[in-house]
Amino acid sequence: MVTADVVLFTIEGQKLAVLLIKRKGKPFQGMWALPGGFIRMGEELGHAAIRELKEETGVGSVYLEQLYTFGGVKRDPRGRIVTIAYLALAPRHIMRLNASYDAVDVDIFPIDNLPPLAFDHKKIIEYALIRLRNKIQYTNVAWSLLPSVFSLGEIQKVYELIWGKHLDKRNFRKKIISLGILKKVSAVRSGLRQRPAQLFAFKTKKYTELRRFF
Amino acid sequence: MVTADVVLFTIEGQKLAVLLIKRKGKPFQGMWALPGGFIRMGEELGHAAIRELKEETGVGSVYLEQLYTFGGVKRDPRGRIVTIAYLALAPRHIMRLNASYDAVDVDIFPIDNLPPLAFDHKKIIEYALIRLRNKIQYTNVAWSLLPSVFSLGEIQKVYELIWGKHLDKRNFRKKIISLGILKKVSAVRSGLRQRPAQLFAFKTKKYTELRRFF
DNA sequence: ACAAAAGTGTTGAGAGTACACCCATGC
DNA sequence: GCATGGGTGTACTCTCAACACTTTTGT
Repeated sequence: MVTADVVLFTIEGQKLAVLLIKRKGKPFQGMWALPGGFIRMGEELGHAAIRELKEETGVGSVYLEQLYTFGGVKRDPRGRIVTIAYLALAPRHIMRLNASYDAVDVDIFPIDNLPPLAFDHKKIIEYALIRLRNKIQYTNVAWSLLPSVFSLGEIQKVYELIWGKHLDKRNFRKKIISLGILKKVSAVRSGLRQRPAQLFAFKTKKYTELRRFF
Repeated sequence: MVTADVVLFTIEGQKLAVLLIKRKGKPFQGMWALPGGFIRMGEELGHAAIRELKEETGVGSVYLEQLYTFGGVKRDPRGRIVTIAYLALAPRHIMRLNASYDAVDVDIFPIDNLPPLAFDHKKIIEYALIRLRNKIQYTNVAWSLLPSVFSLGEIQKVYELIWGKHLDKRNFRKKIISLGILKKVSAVRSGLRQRPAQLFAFKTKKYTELRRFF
């Protein structure tokens, strides 16, 4: 028996947050858990992950990568169930939360304030967070958490939330610009009672790895 | 149906090499493949990998890490079989090759001269190689390929074989020593017709990650 | 005028890279 | 004496980290 579970990170309310569902079925009925389910016959592994996400969020194209396979003999009281965990990233505004047939509720929780979780899902989320913190050092995946245009302040905030620490503004800007993966767009963000910010977009949203990123 | 397959790298004949078995059973009978097999009920995933390795090499304690889970619908002609691939490392001299009940032969092949392989095992080996090349940059796993004492020339050779390129001797020595993970042993390697080499051992063989290694 | 985020350069320290010669031994 | 790998230091470049003030807007 093989399942796919997905750790979908997003940014909400100035926090790094994760999507959870409240389980309708047993075991752990009524408890919060990662979205996931059995892989169907003839279904590609990654497709099962996307299918589960789409049921809960309406979103079908997000950044997705295989994280790790958890197969501890005792992780599921029903018996030996192996789960292939996926890491997903999406900007908050494209999601429409909607409890599907296997959930009574869906919500997004900041990672520093998670409810009690079913199975070994807490461990899976911790593992995903480590992967994310490393991955944004040498790839451009953090773009998956941002809208298509954004200010330098906003992208810096994403890094700060993921690493949980403050970064120097001048050094951050120097580095992110020297990478050559951003382009200015002609618009600025104004209307706030502060100096308008130059907006940027990524030259490409294709996944790229870079030698020593941050 | 879930299997575990193992990519065991070692150094043999001044080459980076991988352990393969010649399959006794169908499908791909008589073809070379990675050692592996079905995970038993109630068996931990990593244990299945070690069990398979032990059958073929007699070696039970080697460096082992989960690599990736391959589940392409068409990867096995018998039907949907998901395999959890493992990366293993061991020094050549501790292995005693011995074809077990599911193999008619066992051998070690240099990675630049592999025979045709069953299933998607070529892809799995390529994936493992990428992981290994990255991993030795920021961890001490390369120690798993060396005997317990070795000269600086020998450890440099391991890095060169894995990366497939020559490294500067002085810079390599400076760095590896500055990491502070090696200790001199009192012995030297002599008896060759050349200047005797100071031998070293690792202070610890415990897996450790280091910020920017090489 | 004030609050709030945007924007901008320099300096010092440490790491990385390139590079060439002598040493100890066995045959 | 020669072949073989062992052993050693310096100079340059580049990257990283620390650090503070002015600008533009809305209220």
